[in-house]
Amino acid sequence: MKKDSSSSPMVTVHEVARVAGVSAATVSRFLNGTAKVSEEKRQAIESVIEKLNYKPNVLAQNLKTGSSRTIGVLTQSLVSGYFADAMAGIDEALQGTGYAPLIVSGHWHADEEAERIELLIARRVDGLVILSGKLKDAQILKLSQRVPIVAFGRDLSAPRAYGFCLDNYWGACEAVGYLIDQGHRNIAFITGPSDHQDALARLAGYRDTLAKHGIKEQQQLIVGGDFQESSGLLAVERLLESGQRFSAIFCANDLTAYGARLALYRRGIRVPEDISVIGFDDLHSSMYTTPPLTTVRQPLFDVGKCLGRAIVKMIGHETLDIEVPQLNLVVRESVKRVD
Amino acid sequence: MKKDSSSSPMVTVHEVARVAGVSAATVSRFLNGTAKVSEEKRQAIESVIEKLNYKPNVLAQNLKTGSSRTIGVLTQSLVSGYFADAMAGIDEALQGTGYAPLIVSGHWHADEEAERIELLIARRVDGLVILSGKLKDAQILKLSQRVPIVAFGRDLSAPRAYGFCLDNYWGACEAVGYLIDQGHRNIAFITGPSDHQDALARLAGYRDTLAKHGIKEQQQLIVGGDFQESSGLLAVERLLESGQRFSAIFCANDLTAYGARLALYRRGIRVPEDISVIGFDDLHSSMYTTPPLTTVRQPLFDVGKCLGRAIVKMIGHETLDIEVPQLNLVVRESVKRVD
DNA sequence: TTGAAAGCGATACCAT
DNA sequence: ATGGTATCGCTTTCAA
Repeated sequence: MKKDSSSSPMVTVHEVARVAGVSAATVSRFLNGTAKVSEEKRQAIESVIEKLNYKPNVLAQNLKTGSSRTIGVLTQSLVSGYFADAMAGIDEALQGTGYAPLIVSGHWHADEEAERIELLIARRVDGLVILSGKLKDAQILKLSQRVPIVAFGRDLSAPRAYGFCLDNYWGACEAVGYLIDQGHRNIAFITGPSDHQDALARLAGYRDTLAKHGIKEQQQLIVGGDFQESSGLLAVERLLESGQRFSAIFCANDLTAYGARLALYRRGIRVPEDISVIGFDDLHSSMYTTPPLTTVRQPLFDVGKCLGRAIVKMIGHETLDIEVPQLNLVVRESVKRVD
Repeated sequence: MKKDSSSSPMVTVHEVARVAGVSAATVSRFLNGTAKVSEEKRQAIESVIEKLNYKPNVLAQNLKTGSSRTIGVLTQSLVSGYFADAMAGIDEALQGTGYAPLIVSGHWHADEEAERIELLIARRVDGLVILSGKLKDAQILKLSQRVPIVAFGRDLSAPRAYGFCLDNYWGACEAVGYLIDQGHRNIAFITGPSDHQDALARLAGYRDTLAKHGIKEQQQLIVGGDFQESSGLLAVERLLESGQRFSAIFCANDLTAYGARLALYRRGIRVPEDISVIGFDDLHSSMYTTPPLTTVRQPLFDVGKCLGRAIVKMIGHETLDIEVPQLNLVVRESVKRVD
């Protein structure tokens, strides 16, 4: 093995032990508080550690303990504000626990996710946090035999696999309910990907809320999107071309709303004077769109904190006392009351 | 030591060797291609590995080789679209190299940065990528004695520390030059933090370009900001209250431009009909603001790829053939020609 | 080409 | 309370 190429000559427990006149075991015990060490030796060890500037070799600890003190985090995108919030939450939860996050992205592709997870497991992560994705629950359950898992965007409750969702259905009901409260009757909906659980829940919320208020659903007012801005833009163009009347658009997420808003702008249609727009997610930037976007807030940072804390507890065999964060409607300026 | 708690009984090189009827050394050699292995044994080993589903223990490899095959990445924010792009680039560059990124955030705070870096070094990262931040070049140079470093946002060129900047001065000149081309003479500037290198360069570019075109700089048209949306909003309000005339605003970054745009919107001032706005960065969302933002693009993803490739080469003692990505003006719809 | 054996640096068991 | 020693799983001399 190559010696450390840096300047300091790599001091080990044995070296510390030798200089302090004790055994390596004692040094280790002192370091980990595994057993009592006499005051006398404690001081000796402490001062030698100080003098030699000793730092335990994490790699050796890892091998010996069989743990890397690392949490694998599987996200779906490194550049999405949505996931970024959750990762920040995880990061915060992990601070001071001795665990560091190892982040990989699956890009919404089951095969890639599986591959990245194998990589994470090969690196001996002590736990796994999975943010959404396309893996089957069954796969995750299976994976959880090899490593404890906490997931977001799926309901799981096995010994070593726990997962929760936010109530997207409820959120969509709130959004549409609010629109109806404001006097809207002809409400368009731009959907998310049809294979996306949350997108489906939002669609269902839209439909049910309409029905609940005795408003007949109009097939032409529901147009397909994919959670990206471009699809919102396209959708509005189609909506406009269809000649259907509508006074409000519920967008399956904020990104879609941005695109929709731009399409409206291009046609000289004012928001909210002519048409109201409501989104879902509450990305940071939604506070600064023109007009600021009324939307359903997903507390992703809190979700991340929850997940981070949960995986640490699961690893420590503590009981998970999860309090699932709640969605809530944030009213800004993109919806106008009509009569 | 606890044995692996999962189902599979943890197969080692020795196990493979025993079953294949060879020595552990040979198995290792085969795995790493360190030396020639006879065809016969190669096959035997291969099939045993397959049958036993053997996976090398990375932790043991790490200890033995003294390397964690990990790259530490110090960012300043986990939720910034700006840094996220760079991290995605790094991630892409690292794919297939066997290195995984360990990401930490310094939150623009020198002490925190230093602390996080110590953490990274304690975890025996093989290299470090530093994204901006407030550390002194001297500190980085010193750190580079312990671990090779590649940095963005500073000019460095030591054996084990390389860093580059994008030409923010040039970018600002482009932006202001464009505004002047479009007939603007009274151009306001909302600055970035005064202790931020890039912000200063952009200010200098603004000033020099004005001067170059014989336009007298008006002190009241330069107002302080901090790269956040809220500061753009505030700045515009101050600008408006000052009673100064101006037909365009150059914002030190896109976030600031978002805030500025909202302030204008609130006052019923149209963009670009009444006032033109230009930003800096070209965040993803700038394509979908209303109107889409004209701005100076920072190719952060490419920067990230550059950095990722560079650190890998530096670790492998290869020569770094960096081609620093270029800024460029992207013209959209937030600037109008005036006469 | 191949094998035996010596570590890498820390931890933990077993004595004392 | 403390020390000796085996061990974690792999890589890599050194000999053959």
